[in-house]
Amino acid sequence: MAQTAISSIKSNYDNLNNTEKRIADTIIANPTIAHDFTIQELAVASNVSSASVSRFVKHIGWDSYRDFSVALASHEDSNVFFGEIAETDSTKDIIQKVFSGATNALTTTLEMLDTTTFTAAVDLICNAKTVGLFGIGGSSLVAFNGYHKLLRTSINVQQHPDYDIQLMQAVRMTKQDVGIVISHSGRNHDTLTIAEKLKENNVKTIAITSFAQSPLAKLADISLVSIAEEVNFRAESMSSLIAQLTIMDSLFTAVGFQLGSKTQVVVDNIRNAIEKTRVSK
Amino acid sequence: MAQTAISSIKSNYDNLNNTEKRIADTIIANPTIAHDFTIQELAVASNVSSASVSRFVKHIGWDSYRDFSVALASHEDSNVFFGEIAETDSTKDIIQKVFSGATNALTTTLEMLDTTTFTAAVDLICNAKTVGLFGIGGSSLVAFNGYHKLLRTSINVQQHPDYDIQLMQAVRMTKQDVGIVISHSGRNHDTLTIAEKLKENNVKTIAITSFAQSPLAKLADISLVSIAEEVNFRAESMSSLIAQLTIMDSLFTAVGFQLGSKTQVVVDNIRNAIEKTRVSK
DNA sequence: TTGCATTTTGAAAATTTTTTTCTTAAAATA
DNA sequence: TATTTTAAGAAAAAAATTTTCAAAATGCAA
Repeated sequence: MAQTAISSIKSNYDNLNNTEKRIADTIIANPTIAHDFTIQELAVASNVSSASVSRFVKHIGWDSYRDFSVALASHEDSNVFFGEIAETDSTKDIIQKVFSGATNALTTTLEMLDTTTFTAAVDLICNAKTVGLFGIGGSSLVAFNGYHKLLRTSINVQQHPDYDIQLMQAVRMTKQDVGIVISHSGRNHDTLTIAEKLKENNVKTIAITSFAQSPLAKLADISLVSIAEEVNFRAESMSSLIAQLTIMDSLFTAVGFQLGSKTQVVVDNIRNAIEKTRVSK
Repeated sequence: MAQTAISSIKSNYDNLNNTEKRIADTIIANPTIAHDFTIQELAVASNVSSASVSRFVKHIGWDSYRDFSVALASHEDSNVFFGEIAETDSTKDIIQKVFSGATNALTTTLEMLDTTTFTAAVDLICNAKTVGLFGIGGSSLVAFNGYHKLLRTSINVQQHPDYDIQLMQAVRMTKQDVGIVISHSGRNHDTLTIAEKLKENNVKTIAITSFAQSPLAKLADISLVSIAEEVNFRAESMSSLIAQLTIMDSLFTAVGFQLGSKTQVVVDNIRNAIEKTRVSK
């Protein structure tokens, strides 16, 4: 993915030596400084020479200090208003925080999404005889949304909100099929039961979950991870729901493009059908 | 940083002389250039000397060219990669575009959301005897999500995916109740029928729709508008769905805070119930 | 129109900032 | 212990930015 300044530091952090870590720490501790600071000021703040800073930015993948500091500036602004919602927050503050939480989830998820893994998932779906979508509770929204999207392709797709029916569908699937299993926590008992049934039948499984280390992620052939810092005052994370929906939509869009014109015909037919339900004025 | 780089140019534009206007035009025509360009490159691109550019940035209120170009970068859309998805796009490009589309929808919707209107909606919900959520097709997702959220408050809430049942619920509501009606287009025939029934019974209605001028928005007492530039290859806009979900979540969060501790007890109870469905390992 | 004053703007000089080279010291290896 | 390698700052070089200066253009009054 397009590296951001901060992520370029974090992903290289282990390869940095002490001097470079000092610079990295200074920047991470206060990301806004580096766009205000010249290379010399940053060097002084980090207790190193400006030569080391110059070498540092090149080491982590930028062309020049100027490039780096501009990159740092371009990503800084968006999450200023991010964090726990407090008792004292005004309505406006609450709206702001909910929206930045969602934006943040999207940004972080995108950064962490591995294209190779994603492409493998797309291929799996394109070559499936039938695709089954499984999700319970809040995750059923994501499953339902995926169902809605996949209906517009030429792919056969199954989804039902009811757990018992999902379980039966899972049991009936074969190794030519693909199951997409969604769970925020990745450790919901019922969802795991479905994933295990799929596994038993050698159905290829794609997990969409918020935790890369969850039982579901470990069970699945491919797992796509949504990442969101949770915000106060909610049992399930809305932000990760947003991230998961967007993963699902990317998946559908990529599948649609891979299948090409075959899909476009279906989309057009459906669009016409929907258009008829709308009033003109 | 009250002024953004672009607005500092626009607000000073009339006071600029020809040379400065040439520079201003170059930047406005392509705001991304100035963070890539050195002062000299910008000078060449604008057909002026670098001295003039240096004077220009000071004239419009910045300390140095460096300051200015960083300011330009920080305001610049992180959605450089936004727009129609093309046949030639790689999988990585598609992911990027879908995610930026969603981010963009959130940003724009937040910008346009009027706090006063929003607060009025929150008050309405807090004082309602019962809240009904209505949405069909893709919008039923938003309704269902809202239902999920409101269940965690002490408010009475009704929602059903089936249109006929929604209609019956609408008919039975009274003027002490509030109906939240969701429709992307704001002109779905069935959704409008529900909104009209609500109106007939003097039920207060809140519309969540993508179009401020749609019949639904005009019919409703309060309308909350989600805004998203549509991206190719989809019948319904996923981006506006994301925006609507986030509006709904903001609504729930604000309502939850307004109701205060009464809600927290319900949330805790539900959280415990959910926790029990999870496996420990 | 002419002459004088003011403004504008680029060239060049001065300054500041960044990058590279060079050198020394420390660490690793033989 | 000797040699090689690595690391990091000092200093030099290069690049970028700002200021100064002078020529040209413009405005204004007589």
